[in-house]
Amino acid sequence: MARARPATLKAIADQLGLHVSTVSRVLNGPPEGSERAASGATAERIRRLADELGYRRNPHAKSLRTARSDLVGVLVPQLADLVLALVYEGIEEAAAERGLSTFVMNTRDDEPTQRARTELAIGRRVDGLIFADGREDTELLAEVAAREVPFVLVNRPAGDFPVVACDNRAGGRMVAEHLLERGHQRVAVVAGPAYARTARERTAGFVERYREAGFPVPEELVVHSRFDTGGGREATARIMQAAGAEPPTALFAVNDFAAIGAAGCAREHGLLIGRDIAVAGFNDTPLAAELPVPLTSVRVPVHEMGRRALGLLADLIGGRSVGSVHLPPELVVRASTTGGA
Amino acid sequence: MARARPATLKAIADQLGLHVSTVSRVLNGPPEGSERAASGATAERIRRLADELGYRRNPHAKSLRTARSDLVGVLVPQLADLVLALVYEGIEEAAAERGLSTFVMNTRDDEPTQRARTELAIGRRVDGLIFADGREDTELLAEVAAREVPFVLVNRPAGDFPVVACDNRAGGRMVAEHLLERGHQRVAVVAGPAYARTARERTAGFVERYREAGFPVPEELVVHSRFDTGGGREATARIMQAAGAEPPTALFAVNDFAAIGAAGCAREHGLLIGRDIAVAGFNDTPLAAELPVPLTSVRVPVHEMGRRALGLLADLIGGRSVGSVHLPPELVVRASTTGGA
DNA sequence: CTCCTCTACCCAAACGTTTGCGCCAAACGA
DNA sequence: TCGTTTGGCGCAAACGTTTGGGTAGAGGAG
Repeated sequence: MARARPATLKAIADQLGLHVSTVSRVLNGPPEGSERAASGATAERIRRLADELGYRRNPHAKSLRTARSDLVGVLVPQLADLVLALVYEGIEEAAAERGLSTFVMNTRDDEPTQRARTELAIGRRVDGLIFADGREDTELLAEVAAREVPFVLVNRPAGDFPVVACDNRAGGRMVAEHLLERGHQRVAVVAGPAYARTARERTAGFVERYREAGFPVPEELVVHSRFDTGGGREATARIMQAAGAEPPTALFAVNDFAAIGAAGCAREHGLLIGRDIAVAGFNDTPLAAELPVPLTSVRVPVHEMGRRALGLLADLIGGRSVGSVHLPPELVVRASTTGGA
Repeated sequence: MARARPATLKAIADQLGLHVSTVSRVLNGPPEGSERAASGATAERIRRLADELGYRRNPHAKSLRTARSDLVGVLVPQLADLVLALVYEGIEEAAAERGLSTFVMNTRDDEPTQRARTELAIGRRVDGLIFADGREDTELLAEVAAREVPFVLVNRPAGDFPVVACDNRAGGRMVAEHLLERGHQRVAVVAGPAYARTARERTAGFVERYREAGFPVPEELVVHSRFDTGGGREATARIMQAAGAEPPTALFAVNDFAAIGAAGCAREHGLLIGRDIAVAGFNDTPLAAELPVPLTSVRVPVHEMGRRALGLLADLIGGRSVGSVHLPPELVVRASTTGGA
């Protein structure tokens, strides 16, 4: 029933007639000092016995002693959101390479939950935190900063805290540019939630480019929404109603799921995606390419963003100072904006 | 720079002129013995100071002392797979309710990675493991069992180990039943990977029901595939080729992503989904309902499965013996199998 | 032979808890 | 009045590491 207690340094030391500190230095000590720790022969004996006994250093003892947990907490709105799952995969991969462990928690973009989860992570003595759910409308991050817990943001910027994100404004502009080239002059935006800077910046870039081109997007055709398909659908319904007799010829949704919802709604209005109305999304979810009418979208290097975020955090934990990173997005044109050609 | 050291039991004890053991019993001791630990007044003083100082028990010290980490490791093939993400959300939710922490790792359904991740988790001294990537073709689970590390499986059964899954065979039968009612006699199956029992059981249930009905599914129309859209697409291409002049009138794919790929392939063969050919999936991914032709699928209580899996593991860790749990699936009929009506 | 420098180790404290045991005083029973 | 209980705590060991400081002995320089 009771699992056999794992081998300890002491067990190895006793069996070899050595002191535990010697064994510790050989097995877990820094590689630089390893020659000075013990003679080659002794080191060899230690290593041999260690793996014969299946020695694994006890992380609790290690962390207790060193006050470093090698743990980083990751807060995401929803792991079931593909984008976040991919970001997290990047984080986890990079963490594993550095011998760090990560644990992820859902916050549902809800402040009390964010607070509770942050508290929980700090309670577990994480060395640092990565927030993928930064919000503009809360003091939480400032408070965490005041407590001197190292953290970085990923995907969604907020405040002036270090962040790894894609250049959302540029992405929005790229979509606008593409739609302008295709001749669309009356367009609408499914703009996502107001609290998410990602959504705000994508919208801003898009609207800005259209304004520059001389076709300002009417305010009532820029409507906020949730990030899911239902949100896209509802927002589009509102857009169609606001537009009345002159429906837009193109829709830009600030993420793919909203775009799918938007397309669904447009279809119900009797419009053929890609011919009667162009639809573009954002994030280039793997799904985008697989839809019956493949979706034009902006590819965001989500995996890489996760990796870089962890790198940044590691630097921060290591006491180095860091700046934000902005990765370039890339437009992927598909039939949903060219189907009528 | 250096974070202020968090308050410890000793700090509280000293400040109150008490002994650390007394403080420990009041703050962290079992609720049953709390009256015997200190007088009401003392307990009150302790609690007040504790939260004034923001005391949080040091988990490393606690775990070192008690040899319990309150940690469970979760291995999934791919967190970016929606189904797994939802299962994990259920696990995490249930874990949080019990004061446990979880951490997930991707194994990409690849045995060396599974081994490495398992080793890593055990190295972190988890109290137990949850495998969402059980395979029939490896000894890994048996080895873990031999090491007396408590674990349960979720979603995919394997061997005779305790598992929380849905009744996949029944699910397969339900789809068959539905297609039979709609008059389909020549059908094909996109059967998923051979190593996944989920896929095998869904296929088996489906094929079995068709055999009973007197329309055995020809072997060459049951083809293995990966779980993603590309896999579904390729498998369907092979099916179409094998079927030649008499293409099936219905396709059953053992998961939604494969079904989407299958539908894409069928469409390219000039078939209209729901009218010329029926397509059914499995899992009822949120997406299924949002497709242009909404997908008939089998709803699986994934969140609940995650919750129950954690419950089972907790029992196991607590020394209670446990049995497997099978939750009932539910058929959700949509236009992809009724569009022609 | 003395002094010094390495090499190859050992020593012991500390990290923050938990927990079986023990002790003192007050309350209680007879 | 004299045990005997019991409420309210303190004591100390232990969990497995890390790490700054030793120290004994070998070898070399002078």
